[in-house]
Amino acid sequence: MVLQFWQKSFKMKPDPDILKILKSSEFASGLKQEKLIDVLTQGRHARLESDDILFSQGDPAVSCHLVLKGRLKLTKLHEQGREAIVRYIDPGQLTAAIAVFKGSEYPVTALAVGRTEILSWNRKIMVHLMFKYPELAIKLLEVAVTRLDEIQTRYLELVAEQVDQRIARTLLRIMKHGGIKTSAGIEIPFPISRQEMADYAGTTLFTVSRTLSVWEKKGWIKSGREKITITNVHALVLFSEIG
Amino acid sequence: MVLQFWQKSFKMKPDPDILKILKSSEFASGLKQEKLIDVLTQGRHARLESDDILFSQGDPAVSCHLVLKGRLKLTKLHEQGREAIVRYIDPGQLTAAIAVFKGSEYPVTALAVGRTEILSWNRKIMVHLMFKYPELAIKLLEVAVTRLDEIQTRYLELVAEQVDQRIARTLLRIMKHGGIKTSAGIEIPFPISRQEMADYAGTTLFTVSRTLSVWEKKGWIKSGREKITITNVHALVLFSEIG
DNA sequence: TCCTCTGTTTGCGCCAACGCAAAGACCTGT
DNA sequence: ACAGGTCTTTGCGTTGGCGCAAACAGAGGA
Repeated sequence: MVLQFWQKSFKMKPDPDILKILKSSEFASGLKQEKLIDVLTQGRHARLESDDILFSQGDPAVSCHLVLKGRLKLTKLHEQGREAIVRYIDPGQLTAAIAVFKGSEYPVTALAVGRTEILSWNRKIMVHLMFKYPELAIKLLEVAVTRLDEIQTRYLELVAEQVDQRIARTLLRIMKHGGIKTSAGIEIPFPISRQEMADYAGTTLFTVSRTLSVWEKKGWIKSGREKITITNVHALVLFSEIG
Repeated sequence: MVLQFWQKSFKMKPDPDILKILKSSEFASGLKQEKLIDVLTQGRHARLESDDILFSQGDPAVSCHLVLKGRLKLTKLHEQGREAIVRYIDPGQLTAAIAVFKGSEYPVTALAVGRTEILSWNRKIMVHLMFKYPELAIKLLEVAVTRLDEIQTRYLELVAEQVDQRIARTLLRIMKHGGIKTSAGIEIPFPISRQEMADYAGTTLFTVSRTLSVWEKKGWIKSGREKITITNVHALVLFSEIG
């Protein structure tokens, strides 16, 4: 059924991965097939190269976006230089719901991690669709509330936990988002630097490096240049919870 | 017009303060009068004494709430003891939109600061209303997105700024929420302890105390037991921005 | 008025985490 | 194979902010 959307929309062979993503995404669930297709058909498809910037913090927020393939990294910049990674947006996930509201600005910057495909709706279309299908608005609300819960949890972690515990959580989060199982353990399939880990965990590149070194000696992980494989998930999980 | 709701709903003399709040609230704006009244009429009115707990972190989320009078303090507890103040909910503001989604739990605890009046809707009613008035769902989405932006900003501050700068921001935030102008400066009209300030700023009672002492010597504030008056807003604002 | 309870201040010691610098590892293009 | 760039590691010194303890100060009740 979603196939219909694909054919109508792109007039090319559907990518089976994307079809699967769409069907199981946070976005699609709760919308009846025909409605979903209507919604999807009105989105604009786009491809991004790695490191392309989809939108920048402070830009007028005009469109919200659904990731079909690849990944978006959302970062927020502080005047005093420091940058924080707010979250990654994985395939099937939606971002920038703020674009629905007139006069708003993107509060973060979105950058493609690897080649990325997205579907975008501008405000007018999205508002129209939400009036047509209230369940769509409710779905967006659900997404926003989920994001809210996540960041509140991380806020609390930042306040309550030690760096190494937070680094463990960060690593596990990245793993959950995109990790793939290999014979050696669970591997992060996209390049991630110490600096990025630091920006995600709210610490510095040095501290991350030191911490990962220790874990490598303990045999919990194997790491190289912008590459991490978790070899003892259990130990890491335990550590992330108990500290 | 909102008066109609009041009379129908409570069969008593409307509180002019509450009427004013309702009309100018984030919640009411964007809803046509008749629709607003319909929505309000279906809420359940309740009064809370100071320190009453409206809901607790982990409880099944059954209702969302609009504050009419008083204030709610939302806190989130970490297993390892520490507590963070997530935000205050002021008159006219809505909270716990999460209750709209089946099977979810409150991610925070809500406690009344002073005598507080609220209007509550359970899930079934709220979902029904959102289908009836899609603009209501969109309004809730706007609220959620606003909250999201706020906490992301505070998250970044926590990562990027020094304690005293964060304490300044905290003080200013509390001031903006409920501060009242007096001859001596702007006063926080509800009791707030050093511990609470610390939980809000993500630090400890001691650090807050030391910092406030310094500012008092500088003449920026005057403070007593659970009481703060800001006498030099400008200096504080500057400090909160530059550090 | 005094006593108690709860919140606040301040001195002191400490350490987790930062910041810098310099060396090392790895990757890419020529 | 080498050069130049980028990312990572590690040692070392520094320090912001924490934690404890003890003294202090209002506020309310008996």
